[in-house]
Amino acid sequence: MPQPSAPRTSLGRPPRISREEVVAAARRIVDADGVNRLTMRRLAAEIGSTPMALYHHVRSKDELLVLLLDDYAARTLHRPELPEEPRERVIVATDAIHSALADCPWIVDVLTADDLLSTSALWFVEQIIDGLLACGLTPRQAVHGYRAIWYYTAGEIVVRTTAARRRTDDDRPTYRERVFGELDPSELPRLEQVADRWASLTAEDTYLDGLRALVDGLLASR
Amino acid sequence: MPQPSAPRTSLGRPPRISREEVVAAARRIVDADGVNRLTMRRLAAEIGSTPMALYHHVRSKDELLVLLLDDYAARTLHRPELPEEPRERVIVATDAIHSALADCPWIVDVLTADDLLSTSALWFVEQIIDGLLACGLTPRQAVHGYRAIWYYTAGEIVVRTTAARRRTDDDRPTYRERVFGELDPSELPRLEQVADRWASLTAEDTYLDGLRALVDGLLASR
DNA sequence: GGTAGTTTTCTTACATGTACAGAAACTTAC
DNA sequence: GTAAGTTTCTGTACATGTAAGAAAACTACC
Repeated sequence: MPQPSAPRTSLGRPPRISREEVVAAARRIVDADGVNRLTMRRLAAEIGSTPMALYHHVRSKDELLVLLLDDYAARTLHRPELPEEPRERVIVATDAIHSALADCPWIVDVLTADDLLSTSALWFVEQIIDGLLACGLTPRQAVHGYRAIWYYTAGEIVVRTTAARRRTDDDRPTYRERVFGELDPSELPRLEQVADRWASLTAEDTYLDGLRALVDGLLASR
Repeated sequence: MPQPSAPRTSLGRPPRISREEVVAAARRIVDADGVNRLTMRRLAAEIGSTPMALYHHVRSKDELLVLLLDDYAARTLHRPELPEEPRERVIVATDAIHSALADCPWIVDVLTADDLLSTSALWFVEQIIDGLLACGLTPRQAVHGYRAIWYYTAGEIVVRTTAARRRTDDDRPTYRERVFGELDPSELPRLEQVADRWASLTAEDTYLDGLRALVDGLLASR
């Protein structure tokens, strides 16, 4: 696969499948049976090919997942009305990305890939950086600010969804539960104090609160 | 493995290996050959056992990695001098955890596990929450604040190390590079404006700046 | 000692991602 | 036509995590 999706030169054996077909078939499998059922063999069967043939169109299963996320973002990430006020624009744009990603908790690993995802997400990045600039940050500060926002957002999704995943396929007491049961009040009085409320407090969705705090802090540092 | 590390009742076939031995052997392999060389078969060979025997002492390879991180934290996470001023105490305690984790970029997946890691990390959590309380937050706000700080910290490490990992085992242009090459200046003027500086700007380590901003924002919301 | 019960270990087997080696199906140059 | 070159596809093979169940090594009770 020296040149994936290269301009068709009509040289060599004509391809029977395309990268787009592969992604589309993968999407069908994921939609129908969940991401766990997506294997290279199943995917090959779905499009009537062999597992290794897929590797001429995607470099690895990981890349396939990135493409899937791309595809997902392109279909579901619609541009919302953004408020005029720049600070609020940053919040709303970020929250839109966060909501879209939180709705598709498969591919958690993928969104750790890099700072920006698909082309369709770029518009949101643009809005975030524009908002930060409009608030008076320098371009340098704005890019760093966007990074911080992305760290926070990606971290929230990754931590939250993997924690949830572990909870479902596991009945034994969590590590957290074990640890909190054996707290030494004299050494860790604050944790002891909140121990019984910990589970319910950390179950609350405070993403937006944290985001607002972060953006406030970023703007205050200008 | 109904009761891992249960109180030895001297009933049943006596174990030839212990969970501690398994973790210690795993550590030896990781230290010597890197985390990629850590396979269940290799680990079994290292302690003169069989792969499946390991599964009576750790539930899965994932859990083994969690235990490895635990072990790592217990050995390297030393309690630093913390400043008196509570806001700065939060910063320093968090930064200590972050530094320790950033130094051990294997097990990225692990640290997404849950909000707190090993018992040795609890002291830091205590300090963070105590600092937030001392700044005037309610217990509820303090726990939420700690969560936000953890999201940001975990996100920074996960995003940064997986991006680095991808860069090393991959020579082809990054997705980011491809995307930034084809920016439409009329639609995405801000990105166009910073495009050439993007790589160097995002390479800078701004973890502490972002952390300070986040903590500032959290405290301002009180 | 024998039988049952319990815990740990071993053997075998399978699903998965993917490396490697060619075969197949084309185009271009002669 | 044939040979060479290029791209795509196929078949085989391997390393890995781990499920399932049999076997082993012990204790407790008779």
